[in-house]
Amino acid sequence: MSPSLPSGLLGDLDPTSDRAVFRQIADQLREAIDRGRFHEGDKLPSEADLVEHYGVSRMTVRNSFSILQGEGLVHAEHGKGVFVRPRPPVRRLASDRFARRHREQGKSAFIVEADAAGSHPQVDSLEVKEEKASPDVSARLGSVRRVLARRRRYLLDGRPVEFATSFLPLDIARGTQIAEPNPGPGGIYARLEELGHRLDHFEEEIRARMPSPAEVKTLRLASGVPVIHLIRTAFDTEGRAVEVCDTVMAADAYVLSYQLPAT
Amino acid sequence: MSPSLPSGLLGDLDPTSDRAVFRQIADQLREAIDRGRFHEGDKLPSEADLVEHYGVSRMTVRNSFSILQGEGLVHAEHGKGVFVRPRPPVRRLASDRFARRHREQGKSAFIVEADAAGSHPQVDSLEVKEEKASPDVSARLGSVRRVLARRRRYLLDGRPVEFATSFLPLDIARGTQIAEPNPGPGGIYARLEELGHRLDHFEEEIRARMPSPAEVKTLRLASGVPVIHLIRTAFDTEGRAVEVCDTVMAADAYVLSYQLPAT
DNA sequence: CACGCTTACTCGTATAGACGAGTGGGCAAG
DNA sequence: CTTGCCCACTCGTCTATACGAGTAAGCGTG
Repeated sequence: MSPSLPSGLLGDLDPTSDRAVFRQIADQLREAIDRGRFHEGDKLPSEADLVEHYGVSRMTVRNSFSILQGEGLVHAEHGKGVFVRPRPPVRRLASDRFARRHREQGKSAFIVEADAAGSHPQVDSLEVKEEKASPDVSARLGSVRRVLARRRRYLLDGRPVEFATSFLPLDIARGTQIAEPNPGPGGIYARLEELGHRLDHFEEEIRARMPSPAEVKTLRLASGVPVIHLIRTAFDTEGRAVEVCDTVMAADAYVLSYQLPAT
Repeated sequence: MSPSLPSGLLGDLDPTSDRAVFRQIADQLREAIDRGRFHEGDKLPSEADLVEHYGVSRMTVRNSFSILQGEGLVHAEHGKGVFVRPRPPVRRLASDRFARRHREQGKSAFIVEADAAGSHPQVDSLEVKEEKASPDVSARLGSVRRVLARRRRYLLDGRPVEFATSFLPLDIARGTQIAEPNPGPGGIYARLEELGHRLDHFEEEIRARMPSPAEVKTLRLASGVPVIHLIRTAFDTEGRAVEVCDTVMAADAYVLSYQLPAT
């Protein structure tokens, strides 16, 4: 016998309301969470508990949970229960993160930053290969047909948070250390500058959307978590686009921060 | 009698697969959409059609639709059908949109920009009042207790796309034109500079998340559409934070664009 | 003590049916 | 022709039931 629900924790239904029952239940759960009656990671009452408490059928309760899941408030674990989704630590990305002074010896910015924050960083799924440029990438790089693609996935404390691909024109990158799995100290931007492409500025485009099924898989996203899609183009002092970096981030793990002159 | 489904449009179920039936159906619909068999705004087969085609119960079909809805791919209209969600025109926000040279005479940046793009802009729900600063706003403005809040909602072609609130310290804004519904030509930034607060730089923080029920309502968001939450702080040349602007945008209506020096 | 089984509880998937409500076309009455 | 009603079709909500499968704790056996 599961302990009956503490009375007063959740209210009753209003049969006169024209708000659907499953919405009312979702409202009450949401409010209880917002008011701190349930904390991050807490287990919500089980489906059976709520069926009994409200006197509705199980599908109605499940329907309520699915609303909250869509809002990213809770997540269900098979065999365990439904839990208030904990907010993971966020990674702040500052707009000056690619400034020359931040290019570290050997380690990537991601590793250095995560170490400093006390988390355990990893990079995996590293893949470097030549391929046909997508129409979008080709347009951004100035009508190149084929590109060097560098793919990698970033994890914090075992959790995947970001999947990124850099695209570079073959005439720049082929045969250089950029085409190696390890691009060397300072990363590919340091190599680009050594190759005579002094970096002038970056352009970043930011979108947010729900993830594709493939993105859900690679980033192990809970339902109700959007992704931030960032496309950065690096320009050298000649005005040439020398790299396009396409990044998909778990939105609950990031805050982007930009500093802009008022000019 | 509804026309039977064109054969070949959707495949069959794989009973040997351990992928759930409703996921298989969602997969097939998603693929059909991706391949362009259904275009933006097209009506998908009705629930009854799919029940017949796949030989499953209606709840199973509805389950499939709810997956696609969560992904923001489709939306249901009561009494009409389920449709492929059209991608609305996006508004590009450039990082220099607050440069002095862009301060127009009289009209707000939003209006000017939208007019130029050929869409019909509106601003409503304008509300200007003094209130208690939230802890977050207070911290950003340097421990002020009360603030002037300017709220407004922006619409493009009748569709709400953004809801923004500016917070200003009372000692700066009280009694000035900033406290009036119409802040005058060039907006509140022009007024701030006239009041001796020459703007030095902005800081913008960007998050993405699923909307709260209140945000769904004010922005009339379809399910499966996240919001972009942008918090901008304006600093004057003395280093003082003179305004915090909290903006919630429908993510499917925006692309943010930043230009960064490589330093 | 250690291992494996049982059992109770959890959510996941699927069925079948009922009624409600929004939409739009067709048809009949005026 | 116009108006208004009806009806067919659509999705929305809710019930009741069944079985499957993951989890964890208890219990008995070796």
